[in-house]
Amino acid sequence: MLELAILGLLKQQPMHGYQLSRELGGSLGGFWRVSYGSLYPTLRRLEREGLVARVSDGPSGGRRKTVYGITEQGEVAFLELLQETPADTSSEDARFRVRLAFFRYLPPETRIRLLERRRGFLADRLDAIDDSLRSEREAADDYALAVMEHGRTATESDIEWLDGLITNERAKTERRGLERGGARTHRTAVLSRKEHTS
Amino acid sequence: MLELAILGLLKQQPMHGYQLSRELGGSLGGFWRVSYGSLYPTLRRLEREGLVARVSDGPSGGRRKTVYGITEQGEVAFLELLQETPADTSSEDARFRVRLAFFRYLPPETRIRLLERRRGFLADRLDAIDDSLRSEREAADDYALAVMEHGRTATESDIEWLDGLITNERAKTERRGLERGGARTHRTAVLSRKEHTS
DNA sequence: CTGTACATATATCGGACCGATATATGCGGT
DNA sequence: ACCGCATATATCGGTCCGATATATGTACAG
Repeated sequence: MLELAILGLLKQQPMHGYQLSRELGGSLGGFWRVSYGSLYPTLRRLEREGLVARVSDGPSGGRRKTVYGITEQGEVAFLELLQETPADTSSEDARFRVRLAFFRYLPPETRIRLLERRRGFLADRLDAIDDSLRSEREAADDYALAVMEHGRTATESDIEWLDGLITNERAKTERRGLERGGARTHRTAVLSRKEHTS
Repeated sequence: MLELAILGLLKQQPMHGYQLSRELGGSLGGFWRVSYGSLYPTLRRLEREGLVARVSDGPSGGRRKTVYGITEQGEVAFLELLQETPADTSSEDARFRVRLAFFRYLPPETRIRLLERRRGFLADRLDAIDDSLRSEREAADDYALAVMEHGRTATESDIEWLDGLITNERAKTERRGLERGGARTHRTAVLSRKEHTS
């Protein structure tokens, strides 16, 4: 996730570590505050791997400031990271937010594909919550129940939000099609439970 | 967080590791799937620290099954963990869900205090998002903007949900007061930005 | 009865990211 | 001249993760 965020920001313009942390704090402020304990080691690792490169060092005397820029290799890796489904589902929500923030770098079809994959993920979560609600409705106390029910509501409204984004993206694609003179129609199944893995 | 969850579940009844993982998967299913790589080492650590104790081991031959129960010490630690504000703000949302699921073990006043602390946390997040929106409204593209705006909406609706829980809890407290013959009124400030740390 | 697929149960591994903290330098105010 | 704060980089121990290994019980098809 951090790797994706770093490459995405450096793609816009070269920066040093501290600057990266402020940029991230800005756009994802309330949701993800990157730790220096992750940032600087990761930057060095990315340099070692050739995905970023030093653009300028600070002066030999006085305050140092290591500015990094993205490399050709880094650009490739960035686009891969942007599309991949990572193993770590624990911080999947945060990861999706980061991915979405860089969606402008993806072609419309890929955007729709990723939005639908996310929709499938949330649909699965909704089913899992419903299963729990069915089986534990009686046993659970007020607060444990409130947790589940709020989770359900929040997930549902997230799905609706995603549907809006998908509709919007399709509309844009459609318009682009018309402008080119073609009146092609689109048939793309909206994935539901368990289908998004196929 | 895991420590809190384990102690809370063992407080209800003794269990072995695998059983704990299923229980957790049930109530917080879509949001937190505990990893064995955390669970078993943590169980052993808690045993070492005397917060849990083996209730029964499996047979010497055949399949083993190590059932743990909570100790007196563990009960104390549990109530502390339930109320403490941990350093880790990164997974604060998940942590609050876990805490809330065990709210029945706290007295009403403490519940209200924790709900208001959470409210303050979310109010701060909302302010952070608003700051970002103000300063980056122009620069940001559609999707980066959508991330922030959706974050804002979701945070707002979380706050409203919390307000409902707080109102509810106060009403219950009030009723209890009346039943005891006293008609005491409550004056408790709802914390807003930056005040929750004081 | 025998295979065999699946749930149960415990354990270990490397890795990602965290918060706290240390250590400097530059800068605005007093 | 001094202080406090933002800037800038670095390292530490710790939590939790997913993948994987290794068994045992159990249901069920051939």
